[in-house]
Amino acid sequence: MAGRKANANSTQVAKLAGVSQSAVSRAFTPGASIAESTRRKVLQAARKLGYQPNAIARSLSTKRSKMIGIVIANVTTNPFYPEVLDALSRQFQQRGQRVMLFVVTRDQNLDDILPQLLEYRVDGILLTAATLSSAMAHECARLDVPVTLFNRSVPDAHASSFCCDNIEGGRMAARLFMKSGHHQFAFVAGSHDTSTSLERERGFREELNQHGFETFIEMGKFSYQGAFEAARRLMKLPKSPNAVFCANDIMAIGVLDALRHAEQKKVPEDVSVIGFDDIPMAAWPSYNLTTIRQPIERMIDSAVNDLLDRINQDTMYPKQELVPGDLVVRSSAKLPSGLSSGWVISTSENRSENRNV
Amino acid sequence: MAGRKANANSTQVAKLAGVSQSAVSRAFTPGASIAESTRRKVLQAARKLGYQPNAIARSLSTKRSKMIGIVIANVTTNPFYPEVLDALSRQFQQRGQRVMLFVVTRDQNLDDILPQLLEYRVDGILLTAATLSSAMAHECARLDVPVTLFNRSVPDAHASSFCCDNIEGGRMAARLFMKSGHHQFAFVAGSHDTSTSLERERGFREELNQHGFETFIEMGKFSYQGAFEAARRLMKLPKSPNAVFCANDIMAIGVLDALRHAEQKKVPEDVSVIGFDDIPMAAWPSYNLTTIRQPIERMIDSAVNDLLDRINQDTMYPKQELVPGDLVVRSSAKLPSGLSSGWVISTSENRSENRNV
DNA sequence: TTAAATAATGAATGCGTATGCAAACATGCT
DNA sequence: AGCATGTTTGCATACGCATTCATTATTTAA
Repeated sequence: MAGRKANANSTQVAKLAGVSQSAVSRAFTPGASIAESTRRKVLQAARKLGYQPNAIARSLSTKRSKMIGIVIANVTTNPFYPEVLDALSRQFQQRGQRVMLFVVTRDQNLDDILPQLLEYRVDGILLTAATLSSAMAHECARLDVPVTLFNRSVPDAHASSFCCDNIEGGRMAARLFMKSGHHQFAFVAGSHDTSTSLERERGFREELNQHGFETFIEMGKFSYQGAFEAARRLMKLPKSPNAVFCANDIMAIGVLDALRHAEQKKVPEDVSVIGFDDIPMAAWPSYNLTTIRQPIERMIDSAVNDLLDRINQDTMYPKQELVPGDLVVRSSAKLPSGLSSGWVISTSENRSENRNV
Repeated sequence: MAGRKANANSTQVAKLAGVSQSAVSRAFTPGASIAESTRRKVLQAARKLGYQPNAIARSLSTKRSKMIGIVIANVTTNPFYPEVLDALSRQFQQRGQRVMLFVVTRDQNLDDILPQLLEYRVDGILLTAATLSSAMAHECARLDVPVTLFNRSVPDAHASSFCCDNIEGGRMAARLFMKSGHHQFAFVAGSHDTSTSLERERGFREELNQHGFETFIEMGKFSYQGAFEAARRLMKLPKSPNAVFCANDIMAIGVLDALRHAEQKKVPEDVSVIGFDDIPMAAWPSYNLTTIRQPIERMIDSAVNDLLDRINQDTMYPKQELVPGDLVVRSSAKLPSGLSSGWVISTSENRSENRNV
């Protein structure tokens, strides 16, 4: 408290401009009832004093902080999430909301984090790569703070959720593998308690099952290194798989590196690999990863719109949205006849095109 | 404003607990003068009402928001920055500060962003991969808001700055190249107006100059793709370089990919490549990048400490710190005799060790 | 047992803004 | 000129908490 210089406040500006404090407030409130001449006087006085409205005081008065709490995990381990954070943050910024950020680890308990957000009376909360306990969901509902999950399915009807269609994504991977004649399948999982990994596994496994195939599972811990080691374990199996689907791209890349550099396998000649996400690296010539693309921009637009709409009470009820992913064909998986690298196959509308990625 | 449920406030808790509002405040203020018995009564009433102190109101009253503004760029284009953001955010979180985040593009003008931070009366500002205009530096100084730059040299004595010793890093790269007998040198720059790129270039070029060598410069735009194309241009030169130093790792990787996949060059047999940062990918077997490591943890610790100390008025003056980097020897650059992959060479103390990275 | 020192309490006020309300003012119309 | 309508304005208050100050309860020392 000591020594901190006070910024000018609206009362001082008012005095200098020869108007009331209310007038100053109105001069800075778009759409407020104030004469243009008065507004100019105020703005001039404000400029002279270097005055800037105090958003903290405004928040207290309006009961709107204009802040969104974003909780995100895996920022350093999966390039997909920096991308998500970047897009989210820009969107909110552009729409007049500030972002209060919490970076957590995947396993960290949000029950300690969310209260810190609620303490600041954020207008809404967006969770990415993090799950919401039922208790916290209720707490947010009680305080009337809308919550939106990105890339996690919803544990509670109080929150919205925006996900890629992971199950269908898993099925697409399975179908591509089968079409190109593979017989030994494996899935490299991220973790055993994350909806993304579980759903991708389920779609993959179910589709294969329907055609009488089994699936090996190995744990890749959602990281390059974890997947690298998982791949080595897979290759030690008596009937080692030649078609490996990974719960995300960064693990697919770990698998690729392990196959090539530690196991002397050729990709896709000896082993085919498919990932999930379509991070920028997937298109690099060193990897050329065949993968399921998450339409990140569209998903983020929907998520941001949903959250802001609920904040403004334009929408009252949470929403669950499943966005279809696209199969991006590159060259880490053997190609079935009739398909070549560069194709993007979009199940939803059942159309495919050569976008030459 | 309509419909938003009010959370309980301290007055309501006070009434339920049969004490004054002051007592409630004190019950939640560590070190305040309050009897243990009273505190318990208050906490119990608070629990019953689901009361949580309002940080916005507290901020208004104490004139401390307990928020740090972080401005960061390049989050999606350079894996180094997600790492920085992760570390920064954790550190501040752990030390009781919330983070208000702004993601910008490298060229974006901060003069529009900083006022938004100041509006919320953040206690301090940390800028990464972004530069501060002199006007803004003065504005922050006027408002007594300390500013710390991370990875940018200081444009103004009002701000602190924490950087890796880029010049010495450039020199180390040059020396390694020369020791292993290279004669044709190139530098892939990030941009022409960023201190990191300019300083790394300067160290590299000066060291080579002292030994009578020239340096080609190509622009890599601080991105994989930009560097990929820069490498192709370099290889078209009449005397194409065989030793390429890049202003950061992600560009070095772009160069590597271009050399191998577009130019049919072998690394390091035909061309040696050195990067800067030591991002996790640099250690991947596909790249095995020789690079200058930025001691990110140490730098961040210093930066965070500096900022918090200045906020608490423990330190009055900004500080400029230059942290030495380490040369991490892997296999993207030809090895001089006596050195093998896995060595880490730390100039500062002039010691080297085999940390087997 | 008292005086002196210390701890705990509540009343009152301030932090900087937004806004409901009533008064003042301007404008158009008859 | 007189009235109705619409626009501006300032006053007063609320937002939720921290903190000063004076007062009262409690402990300690003598």
